[in-house]
Amino acid sequence: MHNKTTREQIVSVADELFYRQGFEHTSFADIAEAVQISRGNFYYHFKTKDDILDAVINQRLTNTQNMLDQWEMNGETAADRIRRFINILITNRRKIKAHGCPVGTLTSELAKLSHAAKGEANKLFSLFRTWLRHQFTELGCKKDADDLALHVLTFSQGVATLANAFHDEKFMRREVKQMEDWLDSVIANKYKGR
Amino acid sequence: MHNKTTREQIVSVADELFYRQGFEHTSFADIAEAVQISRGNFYYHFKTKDDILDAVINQRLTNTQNMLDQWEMNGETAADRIRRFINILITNRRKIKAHGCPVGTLTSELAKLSHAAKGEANKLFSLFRTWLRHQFTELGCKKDADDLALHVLTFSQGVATLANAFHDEKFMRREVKQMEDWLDSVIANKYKGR
DNA sequence: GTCTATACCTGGATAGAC
DNA sequence: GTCTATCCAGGTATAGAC
Repeated sequence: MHNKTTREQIVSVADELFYRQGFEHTSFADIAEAVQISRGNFYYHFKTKDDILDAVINQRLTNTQNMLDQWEMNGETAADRIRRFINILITNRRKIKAHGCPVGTLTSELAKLSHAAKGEANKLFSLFRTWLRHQFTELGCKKDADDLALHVLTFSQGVATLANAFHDEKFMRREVKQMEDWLDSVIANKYKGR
Repeated sequence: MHNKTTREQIVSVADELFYRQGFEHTSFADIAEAVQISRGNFYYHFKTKDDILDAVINQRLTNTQNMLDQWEMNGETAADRIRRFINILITNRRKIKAHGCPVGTLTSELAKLSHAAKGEANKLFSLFRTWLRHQFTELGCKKDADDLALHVLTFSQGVATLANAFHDEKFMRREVKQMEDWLDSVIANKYKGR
């Protein structure tokens, strides 16, 4: 059961390396070494490097959707689920300090490369945006649910970028705490006709 | 007076291209074409590509410092100066939508490349951080001036990243407005023993 | 499906003429 | 200070044997 196909291994390793080193900076040689296959063998599984990128993005989309679906079924309140999202920053703090946010850094890089797959990568953002909007709607913030969703994403992107620059865990915890307080105030205010 | 030396032209063009295309993705050929010189001519002015990067970062450090010094002398209040910083997002909205924040995207890229110049690029962040801390101290928020400075940077990085992903100007204006309101509340609260 | 060998190109860097 | 010519490493991609 734990035996992945070669193709799956390539995608999984490429996913990790693209995150840690960036897409352009990761060569076939890097991936081949990590998967322990020869360079030539790639082209049986993928025609081009861009095809690998597409596969990586699709895998991330699937995994993210699954995670969000999972959270949806956990019997928590919408507020708890949003808190859970905010706390990804704490859960993944080591990776984020080392490599930033996987979504934000990928879309930024693809934007600079004017890469065709930028739109696909953006769907990762949209996935979170839609899910968060849904949570805020459920919370009763119907009218500006999308604005609030974007606000949460803004916050998490900002924290990830600065955490990566300064490697400061205290900063991360402080900001997350503030964001939780903000969320509480949003919930409190909705009863006063937000 | 408007005649720049070749070296200055190289740095200035490289600065722009590194911002728009990323450091790694920008080749000597790109710069040479823009400056209208031959590739070989580079090496009279710079020994390596990394040397160009250093020069670009130093130029940005100088320009940024000059800008902040300028703001400092304009006879405004500290609150006005912080507002001015926040509003860079509006002033530079077109570039930010197209290419993100020049500081954030450069440090992210250099982090992924494990590039030696990452520390230098981080100084750009530190410049803003120190300056903002100074403004908040002047405002009377002595104790947590640095936290507040980082909070403002976090906000601006988050907005820049999402603006680049979604190309949404309304979103930018909304977030900037919120940040200004937040700043007002910080100023109001400091009298109640912050 | 996986390998080796290799073609081809781009990009950074050097040498030397002018 | 600027040019042309050239070298070399590394990266993507292909061909074809096993």
